[in-house]
Amino acid sequence: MNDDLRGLTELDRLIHEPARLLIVTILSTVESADFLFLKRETELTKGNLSAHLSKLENAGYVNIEKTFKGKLPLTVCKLTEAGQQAFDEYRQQMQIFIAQTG
Amino acid sequence: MNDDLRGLTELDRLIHEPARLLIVTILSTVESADFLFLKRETELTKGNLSAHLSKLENAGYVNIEKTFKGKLPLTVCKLTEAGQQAFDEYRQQMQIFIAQTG
DNA sequence: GTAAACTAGTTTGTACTACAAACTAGTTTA
DNA sequence: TAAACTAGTTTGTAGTACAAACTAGTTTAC
Repeated sequence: MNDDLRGLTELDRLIHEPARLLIVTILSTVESADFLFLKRETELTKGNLSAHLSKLENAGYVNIEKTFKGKLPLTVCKLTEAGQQAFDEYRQQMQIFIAQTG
Repeated sequence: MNDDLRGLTELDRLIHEPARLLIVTILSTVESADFLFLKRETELTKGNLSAHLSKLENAGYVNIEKTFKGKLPLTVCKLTEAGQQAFDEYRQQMQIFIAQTG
């Protein structure tokens, strides 16, 4: 078989998960985004979003900084270099998939 | 946000799973394929392949016919109309993702 | 001034899932 | 007739996504 396709089984599952793919895609287009912005954009529940962000943080794909906006907590998320690279790689593999099945 | 991207969270998980995406991709290029052919091509273990095929069968995406090749059992798999359609839809959504993040 | 409602999250519990190992059932070879 | 092989299925385990419940503080209403 086409070896390009077998690469599908090696997709980065951290990025592949739809919710996280959406989060990372959003983060790749902005300098940074706070928790509530991501919640609004993704339409994920708070718990779910929090869990996904933690995973991305543990993987070193996202940097999370906790500060305050006035007196309210504010969580600011940024895609790291590694995160951007993982995302780019994922896109490339998907592009190959699309091209091969065209 | 871009509504096209939010569609990522509605990806057909049955197809999205890398192992099954590979299986379905292979099946979309051939008239039919037997179990061992799929095993060789995907490099999945027998148990894993069997489980994925059952899921695809239950979803109505793949038709599985059990016959014999001489005296040995032979399992022949075919993508159904619904399976082909689900695969096409998945490809389209991924194409949108690629295009939007270009 | 204190109860109720809100902001901004985290932790917990549940149901599902992928995967490999163990098993089934028959066939061929030594 | 035992060992090894073919062609799968079932089972057990570890990991996962998700929502609900919880934490901790802030603002508003009475």
